[in-house]
Amino acid sequence: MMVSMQRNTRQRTAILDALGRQDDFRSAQQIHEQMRADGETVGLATVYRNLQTMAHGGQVDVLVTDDGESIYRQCAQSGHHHHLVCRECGRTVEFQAPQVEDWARRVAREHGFTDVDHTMEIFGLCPEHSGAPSDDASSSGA
Amino acid sequence: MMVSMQRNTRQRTAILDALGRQDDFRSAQQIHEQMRADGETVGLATVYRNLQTMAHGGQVDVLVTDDGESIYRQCAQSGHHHHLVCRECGRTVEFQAPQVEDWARRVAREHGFTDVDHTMEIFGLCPEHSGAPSDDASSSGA
DNA sequence: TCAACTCTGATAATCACTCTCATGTTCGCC
DNA sequence: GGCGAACATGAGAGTGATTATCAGAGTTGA
Repeated sequence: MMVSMQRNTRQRTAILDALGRQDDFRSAQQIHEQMRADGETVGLATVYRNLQTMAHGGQVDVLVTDDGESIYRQCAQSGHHHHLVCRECGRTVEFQAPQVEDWARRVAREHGFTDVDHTMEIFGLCPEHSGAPSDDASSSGA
Repeated sequence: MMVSMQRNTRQRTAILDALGRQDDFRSAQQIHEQMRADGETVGLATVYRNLQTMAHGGQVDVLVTDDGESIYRQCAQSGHHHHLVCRECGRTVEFQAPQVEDWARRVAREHGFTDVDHTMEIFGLCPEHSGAPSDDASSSGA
């Protein structure tokens, strides 16, 4: 199968640059907005397209929020890892969890599941925002 | 705060009933479609509204798919638990993971995060669908 | 039965995201 | 440096899931 070559464009570079300057997960629209504010002229469709491509290629991480919005972040770790995200400010800590990987694999095997993949993210309040009463205190699991 | 009372309606009952008869995660639209097929006359908005209310009340579990769609399921376990879901047929196994809970709590504490919550779901191919080469069918059809 | 008060549902609206396709860029090649 | 084919861009239309509207129907306690 012939994989079409990926070209370097001003826009792609600008998006990577914008991602590099932020430390939290952002939606495509937020990233687009920020770029416009920074003087870049990039189309929204282009931002979506590139983020998607980068996510597919593993250059950026994607998370899907509770309301179905995709948020992106350029992570320091290139391999498989998880996130600890602040609900208030989006501040993110990356971490690895070999025990969890093992656990997931074992549970899957016990039930005869194969080709296993999993998601695990932790949400909470970072030190900066702990103690700040977040009016919405309903934390339903799952 | 005064919480308005929840009334029993034919529709609410029918939705719970429909949920009770299925074993996999389904989208609101799929559930609505199934109910119509079963002869129920229920509005789509009503299905959405009730599923949301039930999810908030913990009577049903919600998952958000990669493409941002919310899928619902009435789980056997009422407390906090996780899911092992087949990518092909949606077949779901519930399980508990105390070790993972502990791990999540510890990681959060190490970084000074409080009010911690987390998500963890495992996706794979159930015994029935293992081995079946799912080239293009990577989407959770159903 | 009656009068709240809630729930329903057809439809319009919203919102994130994708598609279209004419035009702009990139890059290997001379 | 210039060419050209193939890929990328972007403005706007389209899509699909979900939510808001709001008048009328259903439910409930008294």
